[in-house]
Amino acid sequence: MVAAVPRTRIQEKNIAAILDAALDVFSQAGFRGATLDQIARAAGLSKPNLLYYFANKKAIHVALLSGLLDSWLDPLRALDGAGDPVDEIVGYALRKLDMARDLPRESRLFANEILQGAPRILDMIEGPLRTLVDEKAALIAGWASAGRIARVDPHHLIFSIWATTQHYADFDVQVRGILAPTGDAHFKEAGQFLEHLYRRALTPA
Amino acid sequence: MVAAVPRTRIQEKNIAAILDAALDVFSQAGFRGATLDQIARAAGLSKPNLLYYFANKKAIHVALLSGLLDSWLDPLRALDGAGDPVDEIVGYALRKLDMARDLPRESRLFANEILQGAPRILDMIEGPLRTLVDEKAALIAGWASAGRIARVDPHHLIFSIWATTQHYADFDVQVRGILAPTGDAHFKEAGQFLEHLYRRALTPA
DNA sequence: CGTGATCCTGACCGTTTGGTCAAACTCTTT
DNA sequence: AAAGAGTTTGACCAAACGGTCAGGATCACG
Repeated sequence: MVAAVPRTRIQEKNIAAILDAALDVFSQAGFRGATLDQIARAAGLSKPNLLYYFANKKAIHVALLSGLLDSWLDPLRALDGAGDPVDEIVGYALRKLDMARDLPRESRLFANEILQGAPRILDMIEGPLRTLVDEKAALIAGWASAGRIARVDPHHLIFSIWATTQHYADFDVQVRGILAPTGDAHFKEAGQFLEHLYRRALTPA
Repeated sequence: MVAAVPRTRIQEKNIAAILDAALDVFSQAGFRGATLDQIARAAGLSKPNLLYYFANKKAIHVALLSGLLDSWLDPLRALDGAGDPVDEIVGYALRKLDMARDLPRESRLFANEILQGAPRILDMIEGPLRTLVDEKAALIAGWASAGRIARVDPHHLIFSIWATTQHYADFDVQVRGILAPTGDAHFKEAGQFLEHLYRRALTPA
């Protein structure tokens, strides 16, 4: 009933199973396309039992989204003023690419949510996300005015990194339909391309 | 009943209204999230009347997708061996960005479809789309071996152009949540950034 | 003007879906 | 072992949904 903070072993186990199952189903079908029966079956529970742990479908979705946004932004938080600016940004892109490879469900969950107009996380976008992005954009802008990287719009640089990396998770079907790769082989090529792209574009003239 | 090729003025008008309404609804809610009532209301028709023109929900979706894929790929088809290679590719990216600005519904319709695993256009992806992409990738590869652009993986270059441009349509809500732009102002900045990005990355060393 | 083709509608139907509920089962604690 | 908290289930419900159908309205055309 509470579902926020598990209090018993059974709750802990079942809530984890539900969230994992829901991540599967929501990321494949979107919120509207997912059904409670699907999630319950994937979690190995009956539908009423699932609704014993979460008040309703929306609550599961919200729990997933808010729990995930944090970890999703970790690589951006790690962008630091310490190292070489170009290496920092290239490294960020490559870390995001690793996430697209290793956590495609999470990427697709967010993509679905944003596509539908982000009804459940718009406040997070306009709040914490925007704050973090503005902060890192200022860092990048500083590098640019110091001549340590090329003069580029920091916000659009960040957008382009998000777009190019998440593309490999969100549009996986298309990428595979065109490249017909075996397994994850194409992620290595993608990494080399992105390294070239951002290193070349950012290295000061 | 036929719906493929309109034969009367009324058919022409109503089918156009249905497809336009369906583009609205499908692009906002995805296939599963869209309802026939929504589409019918948006088209100014009753549901049975809508189903007089299209056999079922799927038929509307398919009609939209197959009718759109062609025009969607026009900019890529226009990529030609004639002009300066860097200008050609930069121009392609900017044309795609214009499309993201002017035809966001179409972009989101495809994004939704691909996200759900492209159940209705997978054959088109693995067929005509793949053929076209391979053809243009070969053209770009030729430029690279001739030293007219930097050595980059052509397929991943194309993917990155798709990703960076369609991002502004598909993730519009997020972009606006962070930039809080007035109208389309940010598309100009995005164009300048992308021009820099691809020109720098592709100009031979 | 009449007639056949086309167009449109209200009423209806079966299924799916999110969600409820009372009752039963199980686990922990004393 | 008793009791109470915590867990699970089958049966059920109302709403939403995709789709059907018989009949009526309207249009194009000889």
